[in-house]
Amino acid sequence: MSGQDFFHQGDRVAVLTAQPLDRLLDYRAPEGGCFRGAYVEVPLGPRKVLGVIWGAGSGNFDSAKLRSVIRVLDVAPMRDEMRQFLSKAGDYTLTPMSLMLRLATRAPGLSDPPSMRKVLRLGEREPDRMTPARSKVLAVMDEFSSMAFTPKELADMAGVTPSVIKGLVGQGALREEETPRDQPYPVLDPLRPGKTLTADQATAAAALAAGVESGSYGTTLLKGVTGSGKTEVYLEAVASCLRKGRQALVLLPEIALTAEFLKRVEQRFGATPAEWHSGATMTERRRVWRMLGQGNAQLVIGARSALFLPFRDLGLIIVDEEHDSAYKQEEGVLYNARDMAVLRAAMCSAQVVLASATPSLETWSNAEAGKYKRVNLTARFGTAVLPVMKAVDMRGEDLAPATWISPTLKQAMALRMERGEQSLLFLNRRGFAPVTICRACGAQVACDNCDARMVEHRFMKRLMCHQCGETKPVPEVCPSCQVEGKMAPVGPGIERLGEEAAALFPEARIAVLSSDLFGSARALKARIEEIAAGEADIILGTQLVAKGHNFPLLTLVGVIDADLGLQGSDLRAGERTFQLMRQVAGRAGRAERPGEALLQTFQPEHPVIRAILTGDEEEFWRAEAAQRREAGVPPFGRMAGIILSGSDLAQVFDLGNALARNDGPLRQVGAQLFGPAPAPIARVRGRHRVRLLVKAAKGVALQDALSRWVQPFRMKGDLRLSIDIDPQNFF
DNA sequence: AGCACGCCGACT
DNA sequence: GTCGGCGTGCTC
Repeated sequence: MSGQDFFHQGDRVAVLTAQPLDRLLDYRAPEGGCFRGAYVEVPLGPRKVLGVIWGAGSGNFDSAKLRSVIRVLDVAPMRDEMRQFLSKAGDYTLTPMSLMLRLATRAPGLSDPPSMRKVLRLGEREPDRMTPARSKVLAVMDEFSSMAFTPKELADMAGVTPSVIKGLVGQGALREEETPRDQPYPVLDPLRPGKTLTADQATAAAALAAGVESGSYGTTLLKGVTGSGKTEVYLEAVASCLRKGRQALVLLPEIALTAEFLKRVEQRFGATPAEWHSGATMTERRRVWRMLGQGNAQLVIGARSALFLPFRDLGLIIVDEEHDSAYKQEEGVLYNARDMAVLRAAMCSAQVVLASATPSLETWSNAEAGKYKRVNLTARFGTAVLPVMKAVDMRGEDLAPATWISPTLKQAMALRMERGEQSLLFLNRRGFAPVTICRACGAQVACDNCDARMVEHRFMKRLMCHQCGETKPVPEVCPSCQVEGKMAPVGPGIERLGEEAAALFPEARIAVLSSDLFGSARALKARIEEIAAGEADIILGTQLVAKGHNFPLLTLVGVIDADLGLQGSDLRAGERTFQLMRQVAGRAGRAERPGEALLQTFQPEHPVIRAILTGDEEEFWRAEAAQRREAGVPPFGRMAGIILSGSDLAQVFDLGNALARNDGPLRQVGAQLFGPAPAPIARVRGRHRVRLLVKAAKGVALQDALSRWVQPFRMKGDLRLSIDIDPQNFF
């Protein structure tokens, strides 16, 4: 490591704070000195703020005005590896370091002293009189000899009242002791036997374990179809990592998946690991953060922000369902957790496993180019076979108006009803109807704040904007032409499909799975478990059902609109459709029964639909890659989106035009600029949004050119500019 | 981010 | 005269 590591009292130190200052501030090292990386409290104006000792001070600030660091906080210092990661991630995403530090300190009470709690231990003396209640308490203490309980825990476990405990403490039979509130996580045992692996799985697991054993950086694509045992395989890599004494991180795209996953980890390693996601309580967050730094947590199951946790010795990162768009953070710091996982691993000599049945084209081509290793899992568990996939050509189907289930699909569903098996209909549209139109004048109901059309949600008898969450009643009178009673729902949503299915199969038990029908992830999970146990005949689902749930009785999947996502000029539409259908289709026949997947489409000849039906994945990726290489778009070229926003549309466009006129730094590197144009969502929460798009060749120093380009522009009033490197949504 | 400073319009 | 609007600028 270059540079100085320890600073004596009074030395100049540079401190990074979480204040949006965009530069380091010089302070004097506190009494007792401090190490680089130490978390500190520093005075800033009238306030005290959190900071990190980043290195030696720059010296270009009047030393007479220099103030002193108040104190070093009692938490594990930030490691060099983490400082480098934050710097590089900040450089890549063009995010100020203060914001990066915020990401890394998203735990409460970092500046509090470690809080204590009272626990009880067995005292030296016997109670002078033994009672049944007292002996129960002592029996519990005996059974868990090494554990320390709070008075309340002990009373509950022994089934006695707190007064019994108090009595024992008074007699000296129990001793009160202060211990830190945040306890280490239970130790995971990587030596416990895992599930028996097939030959194929064992080979894959060994390849991943070899990477972990090397103790160096490496990324591996673990490709395996649904049901091929990906999880078992990568849990073996986790086991290798834990055996080496290093920490591991498993990233999941959705919180809803963590509960089920924690169970599997507990089965494998005999204890529950740490959990990190937006639903975690403050207490849990603090515990995870502190214990990781101390090395008292071995494994974290988390959402993308877990990448910024203070691991002491991170040896392995699993990115499960690596293609999932949820890994792209679309607000605040714009980053892709998949890419940041690779960066973080490179900084700390860890291995990355990118697991997916349908990898992103980026990952696929990195593997193809030899940048990533690739491990394939082909054999499916048990005797089940891949589902039979067929297109239902909607041009030849006879459908009544305002219905979406074709006779062919209906017939297949009827067969499942007869056999007592389950059918799943997939439609990626929440609500009852995506559009509400006036049949007198043709006007569509749009959100007052955003430009998005409002979606009818019949279960709450209101229209809702999926952009800002605003709701309003379904209007009786057309807001545009004032004619009464002509407002009509147009197009299918998942709720409406539910009504159609109920009409076709009045006797069927129908379950609708849509994120907005469930108040909590817990409620959703409970419902999914019921369904898996056979509590429904027909399941209707949005995106949710494509995320790794296992329904053993399911033998038919019907994709209502396979063309959704094929239209439009979205660069990744083909890829997304392919992944989604593959994943949904993989659901059918997961257990012993053979499955069938029917894709309703108006364009059965489309290459994407054909690739899905033929099942030749490699062919799909090769064709898609060729197309993108030709167009010079990611991953064969670089792109960045610039979103300008503000309450005054003219002002926002003026800024966009000014940026477009002064694009010298971009032209210097041969980058192309498109726009300004209204952003895909042109108005969000009353703010107008305008977008510019930059396209450059692969080797170009894009970030540098971008910052030189936007740097001279001052943001007046409520104007905001944000840069999205590698945007997911274009045009 | 906060918070002070400062320069213009409508009140006691 | 001064109270307060929020634009601009500073914090080691």
